[in-house]
Amino acid sequence: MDAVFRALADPTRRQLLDSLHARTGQTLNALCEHMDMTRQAVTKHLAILEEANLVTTMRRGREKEHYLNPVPINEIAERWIGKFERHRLSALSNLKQRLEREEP
Amino acid sequence: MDAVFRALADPTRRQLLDSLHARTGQTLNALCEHMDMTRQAVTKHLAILEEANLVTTMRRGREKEHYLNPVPINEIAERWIGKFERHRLSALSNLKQRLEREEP
DNA sequence: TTGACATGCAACCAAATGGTTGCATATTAG
DNA sequence: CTAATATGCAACCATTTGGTTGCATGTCAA
Repeated sequence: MDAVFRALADPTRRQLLDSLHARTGQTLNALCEHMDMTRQAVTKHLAILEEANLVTTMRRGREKEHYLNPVPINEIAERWIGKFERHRLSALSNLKQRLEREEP
Repeated sequence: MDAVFRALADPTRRQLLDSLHARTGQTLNALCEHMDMTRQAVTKHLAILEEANLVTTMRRGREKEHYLNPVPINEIAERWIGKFERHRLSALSNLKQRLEREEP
């Protein structure tokens, strides 16, 4: 889970996920075309996304295809974000009470 | 939005959010007691959480109270994670089709 | 077979990050 | 008032991060 959060922290990597979201199965060179950096830099970002299991790859001959795996994002949504979401309404009412107590 | 993702990337900061989730309005010293680092380090983390608008503060005398703000997390869930969530089922079926095509 | 193409690996570098220590300031309690 | 308490500010440091360049390897096409 930590790897997923860290992977999502970088805008370049989120852009790569977006690109794969638009069209999954893209090759490394295809992904590089939208990016303003060297192929090697993109490779490093993809490695981090793979490490976090957000991207899976498949070698086809001399090309490497990249597929988006949305499962870790979904897990974060359910196990982590959901907790704060469930807390949201009560937090708002607590805030209201606090403000009323603070400024009489 | 980038600030939120970057703020969530660090496990210490997520722990601070957890702590505030359990009990919002904690003072700086109270938050420090659960952490295994100096007060100044915690202050820096809290500043990043404030920057991302995940934590709001209120000065009460010589103390500073920290309140959890779940709104940015909710926005990420809705605007960003939701996109991939909506894509999940179709992605799975695409994967299935691909595997069937790959391994005849 | 050979050259072009797609990717991999490694060394290197600047900047950001996460932490520390030391001291300053402000508020409250006695 | 004064001392203890709560926080703020700044300099400094090691490590990580995000990027580069250079070269190596593997695969396809002519």
